[in-house]
Amino acid sequence: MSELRQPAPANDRETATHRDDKLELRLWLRLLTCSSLIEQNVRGALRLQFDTTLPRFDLMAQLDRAPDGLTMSELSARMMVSNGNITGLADRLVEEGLVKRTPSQRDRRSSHISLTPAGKKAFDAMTPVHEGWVDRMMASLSRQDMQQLFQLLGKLKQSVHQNAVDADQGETK
Amino acid sequence: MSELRQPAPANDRETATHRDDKLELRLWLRLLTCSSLIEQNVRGALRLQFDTTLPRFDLMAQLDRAPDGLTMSELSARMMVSNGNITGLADRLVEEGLVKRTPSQRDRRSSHISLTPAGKKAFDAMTPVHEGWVDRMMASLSRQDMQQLFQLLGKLKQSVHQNAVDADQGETK
DNA sequence: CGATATTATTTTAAGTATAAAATAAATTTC
DNA sequence: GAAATTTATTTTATACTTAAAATAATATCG
Repeated sequence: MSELRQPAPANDRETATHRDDKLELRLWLRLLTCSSLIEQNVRGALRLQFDTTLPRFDLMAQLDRAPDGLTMSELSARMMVSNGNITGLADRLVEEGLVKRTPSQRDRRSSHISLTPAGKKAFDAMTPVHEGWVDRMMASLSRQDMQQLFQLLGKLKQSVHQNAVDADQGETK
Repeated sequence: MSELRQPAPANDRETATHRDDKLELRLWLRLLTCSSLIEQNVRGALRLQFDTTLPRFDLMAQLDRAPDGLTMSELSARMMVSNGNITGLADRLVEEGLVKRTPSQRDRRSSHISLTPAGKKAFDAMTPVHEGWVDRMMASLSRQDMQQLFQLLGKLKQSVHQNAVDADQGETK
């Protein structure tokens, strides 16, 4: 049917945006599109090649970077998901033997979560492949593009932090 | 306790990245951070001010931009979520009277989804406020930053489309 | 025409996610 | 040092999400 396959014409969120739409809105939609695109690719690849999921991988990645383990709250903050979410995720990973809980000595409310040897091994097998996927998806960008994009996203991140409309906003008293 | 509140030191995905980590990976993590940040702000604000959710709002926004309505498949493509997802979302919105299904004349498998008058009215009330949130979150970016960011994200989007490792990849035969 | 393939959507099962309430252990305050 | 507050986590209820299977209608092809 298709000898030379053209990249399918994108038919995403931006499809129906107009030139006169506000730049901020178009920027947000495009950002979301990029994020979703990458996320779905990684998700699918993780499932196919390693029979795991993005949240599981993400949690393990956080632990891999924290040699001493992390508490539930720290995981929640870094992964930017609710605390209740971490409970369930960690439960499943503990069940699979990839992660373990160590009750904290100083604070009986909390525990440190860390990778088991099996978890570390599993993660080490995945991470270079994962990096390859990401590299590949960005392969059409020049080094300079990436650096510039990284820097601009840094500005955006700061801007959102500063101007966010979250619960903490408002009266400083 | 806090007289002058400093923006909380971010403690997100990037917290534990190292200078020697690959640029591609750091870029992806920062992109995800920005996307999550904005998403959570919008989500929270939608709940507080309009007692609705981001997926509901997103679906209605797609319909608002498509005067003739959209099929389930089109919605699925534009929102970049699974088709099964749309079924449930649309069901709930129909239940709330914000959206209606019109069976297609030409194809008895499909139907066109569109906003009801009540849905249109509800959306029109939300959209300027929503735009305000987005504007505000990006307020620290200059016009030029935004344009540059928009353009670079365009390149990224194309790169992901071209180099993605999705099911469609591989043998053309 | 009739078998086969494709397309649109729904259903299913499991996992992921949230907000809010509950629990329990620290910390602060008086 | 006991009461009030804060903090860490879990539980609950509900919503969202996916992949895969099922259903049903259309399109294709011999």
